[in-house]
Amino acid sequence: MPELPEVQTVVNTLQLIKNKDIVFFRNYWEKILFSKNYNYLFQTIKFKRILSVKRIGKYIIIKLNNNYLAFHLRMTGYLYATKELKKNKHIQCYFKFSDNSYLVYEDIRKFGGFYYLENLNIIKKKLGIDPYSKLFTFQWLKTNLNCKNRQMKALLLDQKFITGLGNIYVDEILWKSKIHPLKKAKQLNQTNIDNLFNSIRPILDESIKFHGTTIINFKFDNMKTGNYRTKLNVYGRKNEQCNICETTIIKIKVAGRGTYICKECQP
DNA sequence: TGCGATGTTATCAT
DNA sequence: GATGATAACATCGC
Repeated sequence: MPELPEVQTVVNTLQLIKNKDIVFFRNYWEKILFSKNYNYLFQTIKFKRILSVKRIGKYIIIKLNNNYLAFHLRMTGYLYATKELKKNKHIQCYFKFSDNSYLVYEDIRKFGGFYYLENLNIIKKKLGIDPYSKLFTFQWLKTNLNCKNRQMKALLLDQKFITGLGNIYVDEILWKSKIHPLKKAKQLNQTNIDNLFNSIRPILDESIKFHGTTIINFKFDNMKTGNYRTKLNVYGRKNEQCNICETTIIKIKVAGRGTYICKECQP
């Protein structure tokens, strides 16, 4: 579920684990550790202190002294801090702190997990520009769209291009920009690019304000859910009316993903 | 009951 | 490089 606004929401609520000391790590599912260095993890995790919690792309970066935990929630990951460990069959691992509180990772589909790293090179290598980066400008967007002969939907989903967007926000952004998802990047005109640039951050901003979008599973901070769902204009609104022109919204398949569009607004 | 779909990404084939 | 299929897994709805 989690795209940039959801990950940012989780990061915001996890600030309270700063300065806590890890005393114990327990895992229930081997593949939870992407970096596959369990021995090193078990040997060194004890007495690591949490220095900061930040977001890079859709990764939650927890900085420890001399190390990083880089979590990715994939489809159904749920990372939260809690005072008591409640039994749940979807708990994949947890960290216990010296004050007897916990950082717990649940994941229904078990696609998510984390890296235990000495630096963030392998994470950064996977990712393109962040929409909130100072380098993300209209000119950057224009230059990098002009040279790409890819479908807009596939391009915006590509984390190596712009990082943080996923299926929900790409559909919302393309709708607001009045761009058809199958349109090729290099074929966009000035107005298209203008609209696109002026849609991306405002949509993400607004969603972060509402704590992200919960369709089914997204949760943060002890079972809270995101409220941006009520603000969605196309995603999940098949057979409903477009909020601008009242045309019926249809669902098609683009880049292998369910895609919602208004045929009238997105020629 | 069975099948397709679900917010993600890595990998492999073409 | 781009594109498409597949796999990782559990659940839900038609």
